Amino acid sequence: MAETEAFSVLLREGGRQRFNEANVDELVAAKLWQNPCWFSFRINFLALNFNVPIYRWIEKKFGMQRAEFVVIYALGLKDGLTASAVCTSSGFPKNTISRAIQKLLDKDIVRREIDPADLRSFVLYLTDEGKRIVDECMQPQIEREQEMLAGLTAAEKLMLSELLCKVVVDSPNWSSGISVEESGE
Amino acid sequence: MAETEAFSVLLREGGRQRFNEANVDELVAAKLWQNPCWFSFRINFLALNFNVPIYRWIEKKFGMQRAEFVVIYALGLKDGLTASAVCTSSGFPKNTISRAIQKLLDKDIVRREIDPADLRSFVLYLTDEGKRIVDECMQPQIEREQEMLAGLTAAEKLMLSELLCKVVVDSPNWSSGISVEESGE
DNA sequence: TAAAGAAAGTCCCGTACGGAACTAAAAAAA
DNA sequence: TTTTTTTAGTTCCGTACGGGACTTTCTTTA
Repeated sequence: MAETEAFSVLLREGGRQRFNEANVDELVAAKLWQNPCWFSFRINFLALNFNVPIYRWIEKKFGMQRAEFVVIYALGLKDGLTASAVCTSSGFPKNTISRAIQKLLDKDIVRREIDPADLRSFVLYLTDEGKRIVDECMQPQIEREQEMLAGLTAAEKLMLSELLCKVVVDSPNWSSGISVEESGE
Repeated sequence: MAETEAFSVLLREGGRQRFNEANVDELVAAKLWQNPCWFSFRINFLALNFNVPIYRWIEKKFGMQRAEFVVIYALGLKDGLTASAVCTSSGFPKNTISRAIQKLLDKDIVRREIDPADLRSFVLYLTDEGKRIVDECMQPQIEREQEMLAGLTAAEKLMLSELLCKVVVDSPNWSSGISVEESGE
């Protein structure tokens, strides 16, 4: 189950020799190469570096909070969703999503109808204004992504996409909580 | 600069054929495979699925906030850091980090000394208690990581580590803000 | 020198966030 | 059928968070 010590060192080194360490911030270097959690650091670093400028821009440009964007982003990919569907796919708690939807309704970015098949839930749709906004938000994201990946060759990008995809697809097999005993102090 | 349409489709497809789509949530599938931002979705999904259970556990077990853990995690890898070093490597704003450090000082998890070379800044150290806590926090993280990566072969993990590493190392070349014109509405 | 600019941390303040309790509807059990 | 249990979504409330102003020290320029 657990990897050998030697292999886990190999993993976190991640081909260190090939890189020019000179440009890397000292602490970032430590987090990259002296870190038992190689994966989570890399992932979190990249997510943060993607998200911070993007959400700052969206906030400035459209006055939308992160949760609000998460909703319309989901609707942009698949219209006619329900609030709880957005929750499960995004990982945000339902009260946060609920509040976000209220704001989007007020601003006429999203519209909703009662699901006749289930009177508890609403089906959500983007308004024309909403579609316009989603479109306008995607462009800088695409550019940011390309900028971040500019150091990779085409083949490497493809490889990376596949590997990450494989991990995501495996997610239903993960435990939702944490394996350690619950009875904390 | 921009990729061809055909290649960008290839990228976001990410070897879709090879996966059993049946188990994947419908909306997750859309975000994986009908998404112009293949990279940011994968990264964010994985970061979220790693962070949420981990930080919930740390909060329950030690009553520590995310920013507090970020500080001691950094100190665990490299003792004797300054607050601003933690900021730049973690991406958190300095007031958040400052507040976190105050709490850690109160709880005697971290100790600090004035840097004689620069009277504005403090050098931070983990106390023995602090070291104990960091250690105890790493174990579940390592396990969570291994669980999330269990679907990959050893060779794939190695490949993934290298590719992500290469992207992180390239980060000094990214623009800090966003390339789109600032003059928003 | 002195004066202007940048950098390290702290503080204030408004707000967005998430846990938990709540309502209403649907599903499951009796 | 009625009763219990789950599920969808909202509301309440305390708190953690980040922007921005502030103090102090260091650095730069004149």
